[in-house]
Amino acid sequence: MKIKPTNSELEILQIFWKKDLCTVREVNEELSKEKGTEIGYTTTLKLMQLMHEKGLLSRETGSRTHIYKALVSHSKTSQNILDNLIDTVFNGSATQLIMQALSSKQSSKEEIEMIKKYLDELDKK
Amino acid sequence: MKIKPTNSELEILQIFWKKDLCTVREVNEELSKEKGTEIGYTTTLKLMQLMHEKGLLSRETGSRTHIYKALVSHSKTSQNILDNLIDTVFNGSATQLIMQALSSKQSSKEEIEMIKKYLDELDKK
DNA sequence: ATTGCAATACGAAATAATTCGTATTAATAC
DNA sequence: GTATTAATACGAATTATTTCGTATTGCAAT
Repeated sequence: MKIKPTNSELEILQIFWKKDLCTVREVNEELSKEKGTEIGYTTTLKLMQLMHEKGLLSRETGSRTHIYKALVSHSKTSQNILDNLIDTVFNGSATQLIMQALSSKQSSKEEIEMIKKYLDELDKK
Repeated sequence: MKIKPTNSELEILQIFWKKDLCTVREVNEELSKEKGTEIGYTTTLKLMQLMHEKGLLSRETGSRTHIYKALVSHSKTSQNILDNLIDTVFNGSATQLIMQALSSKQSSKEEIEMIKKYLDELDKK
């Protein structure tokens, strides 16, 4: 089973990865804030209902106001996206992707150090 | 100007990044081969025409059989995709993306070495 | 010249993704 | 208990993407 959220779905998942439990209204407000423009409440509602049907979100219907929760983790999801990207754009080479990512955003010294440490860890295994 | 090719467009660009100049037929055959299933010739044709209109491909119409060429580079395009991904999924942190990419695909020792070298280069500047 | 093949142009169907309006219903406040 | 508010359900319009069929035309072989 491969998870392939659409763009809008990703935007919503983002919010859950920061907040865990959300109502439709909360998500809608957060979305509007981030996009800078007002989004129809029912637009968000519909999206979240679809995501629930697809198994991306769980839903607690005990009270009138439903509470949603992400059923897919950030790491699993982003890994899938990366795998797909590596496959379709970087010729199957994660290394290529990494070097490309490094080349643009000039990372700070601290970040580079952090990555180096991480690589050393990997090396040991 | 931001380049945001659709999925199908990316698949086609892939081919150009390996081959530079292509006819519709060549692209169609390559696509079919990679997907494992036969794709209608006119499907590919239409896509390439649209890509031409959008400025993703140039077209040489001197002879009856048109010759196409990518107008967007692999590095520019993949950079855009990565930037977007970093923004929407990795909270703006390239480092986070890189570490995630490292964590899954266990890279070979050679690859890790290559990345380390690359980091050292960056460090010097 | 005529036929047949292979190419392009173009419209439009099929599918997927996004957005929103209206109806209904539950909870709350008076 | 009635009115108001805020929530869900659901259908459907809109937009974007993908796919393909048909018409037309140029070229080459006969």
